[in-house]
Amino acid sequence: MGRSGIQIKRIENIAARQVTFSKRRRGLFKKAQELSTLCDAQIGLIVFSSTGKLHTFSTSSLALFLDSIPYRLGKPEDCAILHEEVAEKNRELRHIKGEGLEELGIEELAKLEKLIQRSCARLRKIKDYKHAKLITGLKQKGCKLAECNKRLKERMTEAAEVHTLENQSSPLAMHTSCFQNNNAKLDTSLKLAY
Amino acid sequence: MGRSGIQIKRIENIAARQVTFSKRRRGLFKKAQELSTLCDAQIGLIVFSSTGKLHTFSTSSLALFLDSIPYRLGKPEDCAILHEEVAEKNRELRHIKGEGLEELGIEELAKLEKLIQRSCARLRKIKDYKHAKLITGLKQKGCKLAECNKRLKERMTEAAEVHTLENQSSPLAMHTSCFQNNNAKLDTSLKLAY
DNA sequence: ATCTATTAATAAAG
DNA sequence: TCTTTATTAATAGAT
Repeated sequence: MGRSGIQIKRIENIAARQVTFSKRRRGLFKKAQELSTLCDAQIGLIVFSSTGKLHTFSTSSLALFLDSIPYRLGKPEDCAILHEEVAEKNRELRHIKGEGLEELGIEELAKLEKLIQRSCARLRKIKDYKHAKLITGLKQKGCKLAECNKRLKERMTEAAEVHTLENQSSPLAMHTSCFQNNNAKLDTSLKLAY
Repeated sequence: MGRSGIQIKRIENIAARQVTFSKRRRGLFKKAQELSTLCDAQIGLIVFSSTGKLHTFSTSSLALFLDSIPYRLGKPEDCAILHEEVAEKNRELRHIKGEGLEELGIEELAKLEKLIQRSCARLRKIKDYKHAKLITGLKQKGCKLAECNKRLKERMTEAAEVHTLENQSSPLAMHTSCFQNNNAKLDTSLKLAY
């Protein structure tokens, strides 16, 4: 990037190197932040400048780990970090589910309530949408079934007529009307229980 | 970058998230490499994908350090389990906060709604309790202040009478009534704005 | 720091 | 996952 495509090799001029360092370090940290946000990734980033200054970036689950670098360049126990993250999530969930609210202040409660209500509204919208879709689908199915029934009924009637012609007697007239009765009872406009 | 300037927020679509992850991870590692080369910086970079896969980049002086991470974080299996747990908690939180609800079925939505409403009810109860407590406290304070004022007023009246007796002249009568007026304006029953 | 001309990164689509 | 392409973002150089 920039006006002249530069070669990636050590910048000899110290001032220029420092300028580039601060610009590119910022860029790198931004990219790291974006990656973690976009892709839900956990990132730890350590940068020592050529003057030996330390810069770090990290997402929560790796924060403790990076923060402790100066002290522990060689100790073998660290699942604790992830355990801590799980614990933190659990705390958040507990509050959001209405447990342990006593320990919160009024302002925190108000914030939480807003969050929950917003969530509730969104949920209802989506539920309504899904219900509506389901209803539409069921109605269409119902229509198809009704049509199908109608066609079947017609065919039956035809068959009955043929039969009547063939037998020259009429007890089938009753059968036909009976069939129609049953059919009328069949409600094809489906209903949903709420 | 790219055809549409995207917002930096969690990508919900899993496939898209993975694609973006691999592209941006590469980009980030390249930037890290360039920074280290151009500016002679020492860099250590750890990236856990949302599926718990570990990627690292490091310059030589930090290589040993980063190479030791898999051991420090415990056995890979264990870590995978914890990562999965964190991911699950995140999913739950997301849903409870009203994000990514599209992926849930109607029954799950109904369950979630119940949960949220129960939580909301509990929250309101506690909020009301806290408000009531605050109100009681404030009222008590108000009463004490009112009493205090009353006592002060009495003392002032006494003092004024003594003064009157001492001076045998009466411009102070006005002062006293003035004082009473001011006092009447002081509303000691405190109010809370909601 | 701030400003732009340029290049590099990358989102979307294949 | 790889490529291609249209666009946006990063940044080199200058002030």
